[in-house]
Amino acid sequence: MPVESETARQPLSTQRILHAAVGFADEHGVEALTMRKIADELGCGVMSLYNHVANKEEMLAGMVDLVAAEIVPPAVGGDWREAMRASAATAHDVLLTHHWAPAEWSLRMPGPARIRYMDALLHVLSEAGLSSELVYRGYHAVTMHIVGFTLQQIGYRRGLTGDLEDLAGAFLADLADDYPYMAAHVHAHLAGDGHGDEFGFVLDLILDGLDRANAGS
Amino acid sequence: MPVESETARQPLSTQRILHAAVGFADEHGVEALTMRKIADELGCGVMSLYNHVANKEEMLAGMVDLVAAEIVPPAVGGDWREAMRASAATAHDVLLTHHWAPAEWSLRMPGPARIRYMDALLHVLSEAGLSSELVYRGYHAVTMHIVGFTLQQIGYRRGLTGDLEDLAGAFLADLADDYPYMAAHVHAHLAGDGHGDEFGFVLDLILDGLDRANAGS
DNA sequence: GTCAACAGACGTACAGTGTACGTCAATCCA
DNA sequence: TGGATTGACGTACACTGTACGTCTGTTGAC
Repeated sequence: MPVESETARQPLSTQRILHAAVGFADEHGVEALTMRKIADELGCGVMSLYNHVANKEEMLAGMVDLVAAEIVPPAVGGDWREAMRASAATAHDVLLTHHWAPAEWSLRMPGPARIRYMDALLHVLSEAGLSSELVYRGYHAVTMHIVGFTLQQIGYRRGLTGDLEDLAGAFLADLADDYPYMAAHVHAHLAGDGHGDEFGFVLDLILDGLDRANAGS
Repeated sequence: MPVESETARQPLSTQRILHAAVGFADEHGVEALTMRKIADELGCGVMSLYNHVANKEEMLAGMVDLVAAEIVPPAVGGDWREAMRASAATAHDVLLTHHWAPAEWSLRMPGPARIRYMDALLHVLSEAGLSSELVYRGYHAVTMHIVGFTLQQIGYRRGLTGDLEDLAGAFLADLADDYPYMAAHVHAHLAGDGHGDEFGFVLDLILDGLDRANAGS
């Protein structure tokens, strides 16, 4: 009986592994991600993964690059600030859904998709008429803002698992006297003040600053 | 012989453990940090650590707060922008020397020292005459810049362990044709262009933007 | 001075991790 | 028809965090 091939087990591949791993990290966080768990998810043995992935570190790098590939790069040719804003917004969305990604992003060498994205950002800034120095600095400012701001947002959210009232209430009761400004800030967070695209607000601060610095020189 | 007490083994304490752990992470990175290695460094058994530290996670939180305690908070009363610049510069220095800290920073709830620092930042911004909304947003922008920018710098440095020429050379040879803007950017990095306090440049972009937004409203 | 209570250092043990290595079936090219 | 190659898999090992129990030095009450 050479049969017995139940549903013709589809073969493993780097892409299939990476997709499974990203899905798992989205759901359970990257600290719970284990080679064995990914193997279970794919219905294969652990060591089979190593035929397509050098090691866990490289797999994580591949996962980050898969996320980078989801980001829509900015369009070249039109209003450069609008293009940057639109692309940054998609990056923000993508990094928020893959909430484990920002922490990995900065600590790893960029993969192909991320390099493609970096090149697109630099392309737009270069075509914007900025001085080469401002392109260089503006690129760092914008990318820093995208991942840094998102990272901060995620950290804030993580602190708020469980009952929001309880946690903030206990905090305020304990520390409001000693740290009044901090307490007011927490209050503002809870009240949802200052909302309305905080991400975009800081981005505009940077983009407008670049524009002004360019005009002033 | 009740003697035999070589140099009267000094007792363990949370502070001693935290200092040893920070020193170890500074030297070998936080991914190499192990309870056993810290115990070895302190000349005690592994489980003795758990008399002073609940678990590894809490130890890492304590380490981050020890780093936060090193940062000089901004002075209240004088020129608020100058105060923020000065404090941000010390924060930048501290986070660069403890190169493992920025990645942990955002993902953890703040400890006492960090709360004290946050309160000081908010205090200065509040006294600066900014609207409460701008205090709220400006605080996020500044803190995001401090840890995000440093994180990016550290990631860039890490990619450059080993021969810098080799790595960048290979990269440029492979990708310069497909990604010319990226290649130019790497060239600028290698040439050291655009230096002269990039960190402060972006910070000023933010601070000036806040000032202008406040005046304009 | 004696003894009970306690705090803290330590060893052992266990479940879980990444992955090196060897085996073996299936597939492909001559 | 064969030999070579690929990829899936099991076993094994060093190493992780930490639960649990033990032992020892110190302290406080009488």
